[in-house]
Amino acid sequence: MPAFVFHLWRPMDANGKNTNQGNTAEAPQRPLEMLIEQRKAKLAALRAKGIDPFRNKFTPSETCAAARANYAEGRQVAVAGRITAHRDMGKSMFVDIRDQTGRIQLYAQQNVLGPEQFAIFKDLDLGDFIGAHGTMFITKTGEISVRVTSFVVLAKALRPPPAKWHGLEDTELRYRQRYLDLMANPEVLELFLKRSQIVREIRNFLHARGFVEVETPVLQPIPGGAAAKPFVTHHHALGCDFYLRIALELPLKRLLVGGMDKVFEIGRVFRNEGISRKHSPEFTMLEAYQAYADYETMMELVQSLVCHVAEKVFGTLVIEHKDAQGNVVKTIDLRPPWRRVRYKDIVRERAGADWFDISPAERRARAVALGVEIGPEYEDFEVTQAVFEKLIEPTLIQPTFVTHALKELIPLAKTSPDDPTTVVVFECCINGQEIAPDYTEQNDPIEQRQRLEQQAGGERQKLDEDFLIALEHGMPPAGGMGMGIDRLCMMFLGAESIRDVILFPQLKPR
RNA sequence: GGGUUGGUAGCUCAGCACGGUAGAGCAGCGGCCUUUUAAGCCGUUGGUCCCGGGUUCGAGUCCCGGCCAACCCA
Repeated sequence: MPAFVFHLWRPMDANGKNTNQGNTAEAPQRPLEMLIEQRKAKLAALRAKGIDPFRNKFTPSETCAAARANYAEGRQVAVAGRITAHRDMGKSMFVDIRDQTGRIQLYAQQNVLGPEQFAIFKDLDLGDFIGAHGTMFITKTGEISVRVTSFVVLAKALRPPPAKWHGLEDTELRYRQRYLDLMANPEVLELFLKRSQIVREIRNFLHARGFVEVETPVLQPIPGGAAAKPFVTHHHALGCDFYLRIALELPLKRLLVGGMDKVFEIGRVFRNEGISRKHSPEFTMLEAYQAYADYETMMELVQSLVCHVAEKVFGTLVIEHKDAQGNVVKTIDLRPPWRRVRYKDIVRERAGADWFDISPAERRARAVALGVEIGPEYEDFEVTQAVFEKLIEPTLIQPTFVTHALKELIPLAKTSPDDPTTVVVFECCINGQEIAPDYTEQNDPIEQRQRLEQQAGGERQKLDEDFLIALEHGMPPAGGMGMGIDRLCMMFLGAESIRDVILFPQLKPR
């Protein structure tokens, strides 16, 4: 948006006494500024009449939606909202106002309000907030309406809102000025209200199961719990650098050591990596840990949690995604039990029954033949993982637990007793995305130290010594689960891009 | 990081292949209209055509460079 508005306004506008009709000597040059100037003149005109255009308070008797839902002929109501449309009929006028719950039509008449008040009403602009008292009636076209008997201006809008019919479509403006998106596109507001409900139901579910919710530090001296590039920041008073957390895991495990047996956190994590349709540099994670449980328990937890949210928020376990025309383009059936399949088995299904019997060189060649790009530096397990990520994960639309991943992929999990090349983990895929990697947590401090040292390579200072000392004090066996809340929301809400479920997605600064 | 597409009025978009005075609808402003709802009718204001170079008598349009975004790929 243009940043050119700063140099114009003279003190004469600020005190509101000068109500000249627009032909100011130094009229603004730009059209947007002219629109703003017109609105400022209206604001000054209100003040000249002794009306405060920025009222402190108005007490509606109910929301717009409630007023419509509880219609009764002649019932007195007080409603408030933003003006989103107006239809001027001369000596009467219709306006639509909208609050968070919806819209309602107001009907103002000169012979009811009197000429003076009616003139003020007619001078209201799209985007202004008003509160109105009146009585309910139904117009002859069948619309529930409020016949205004009195009204107050609650806030004057100095800038014009986006077009009422087309809404705001420019994706860049929608992300950079989300408030405009929310006011112009009711379905966007609806989506974010749903997201809020999803998070609330996640909390309700976990609280009902006896989990304790905690908050752990975002600023960490050593980022751990995942393999990802961190953001660095600096603390001036302490004179040291901190990293923004890349996972919630390590502090939560310390709490298991300390005696919190069921614990979870919902929080923002930060990964300094590429941005895409599925990746945001900051995103919201849920992690939950349960002592004396294993990955089987966590599988049940994930399945029950997602089903709980589906039923509470959407009233169904069958989620449909629709296109702009309202046609169902994707159906996700969450009805349990969800499919379970071993990682190696699902790879064999797609890449050949002999996949794990052939040589690493042959695997590499076959992956390329299947159309998967393989970097020259890829380890053997990464070749297999590339096949999984490119060819299998995107096809897992229906909820699927992929269990027993290759050991090299997940250093913080326990080795499977029946196949030492794999670990006791599952990855929950829905909607073609991994939404929850979960496992039986490693609680052997000696093995954990070896794995972490291996992962850290030669860089000694990256080892989270305090975490390892905590484990040496003894951590109960535990199941752990992490869930990407943004991706879960994409699945529920049919969003194609993670930016569409994040209120203020990061864009390059203007 | 690479490719593709896009950036024109406050909003939504034409105009560009083939260079010749910058357009529409909505919003705004003025007028008419006391049950409209994308209200209607009459009139009207409004532009750094993303930025910077180049070609040309002349560039929104052609060429080069840059910025921002979306999508695809890495």
